[in-house]
Amino acid sequence: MKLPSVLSIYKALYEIYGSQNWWPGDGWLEISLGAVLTQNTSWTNVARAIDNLKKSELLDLLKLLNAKPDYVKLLIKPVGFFNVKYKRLINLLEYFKLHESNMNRFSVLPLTRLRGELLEINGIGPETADSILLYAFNRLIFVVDAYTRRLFNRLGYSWMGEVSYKEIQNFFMWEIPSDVNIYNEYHALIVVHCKNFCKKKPLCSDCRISSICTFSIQT
DNA sequence: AGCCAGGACTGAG
DNA sequence: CTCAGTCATGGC
Repeated sequence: MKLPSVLSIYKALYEIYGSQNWWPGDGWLEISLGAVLTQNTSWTNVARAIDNLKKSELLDLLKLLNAKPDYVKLLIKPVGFFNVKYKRLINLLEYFKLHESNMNRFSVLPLTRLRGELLEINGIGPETADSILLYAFNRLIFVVDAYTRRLFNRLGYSWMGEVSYKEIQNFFMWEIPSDVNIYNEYHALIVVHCKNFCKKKPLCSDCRISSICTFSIQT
């Protein structure tokens, strides 16, 4: 049986859920902070933390860097892991501070270089780096996450459970047209879909793309 | 009452 | 090099 193509799955999801207009948040700073805070954490908790920072008027590069650590930790407490995440936020902010007078660089420098810089920061892994590049700076890089693996696993791409992040990313970027908007929407659609229908059930019995799921293999 | 969430790092072997 | 353990809160 032939697997549904990566692009046909995108079209099916888009047909059902429509445009998502991600990232939920405004501006490169807020988006980048959210990318770190959401590591292995539900977005509702992240939204609280960001709201706390916003109300305290700390959604600002220098203000956040200069705020008292214990105070910031208190504000981001809802996300869990707040000690390590505080440190990760600071590491990232220090990096941005180095380039604060030339933020345009994030829109023009080669992608591989920027990605390398981000990955050198302690606490910034592949998914967080790519989320920042795609959603904060509109760069052409596809974001892979646990949902992506799980959904495509169930749709028959069983090899995705065993290969590296980069291999999956390369695969998607080969299959999808080089369009930032599509990369943006596709990842968002995968997350939105999986939150609703692809959680614990072995198969998507009541899944809204069940016409596609007829191809799926039990995991 | 557990289990899981839009990961990433560390230390042991 | 791989991989289990760790970080920790809120929702269901």
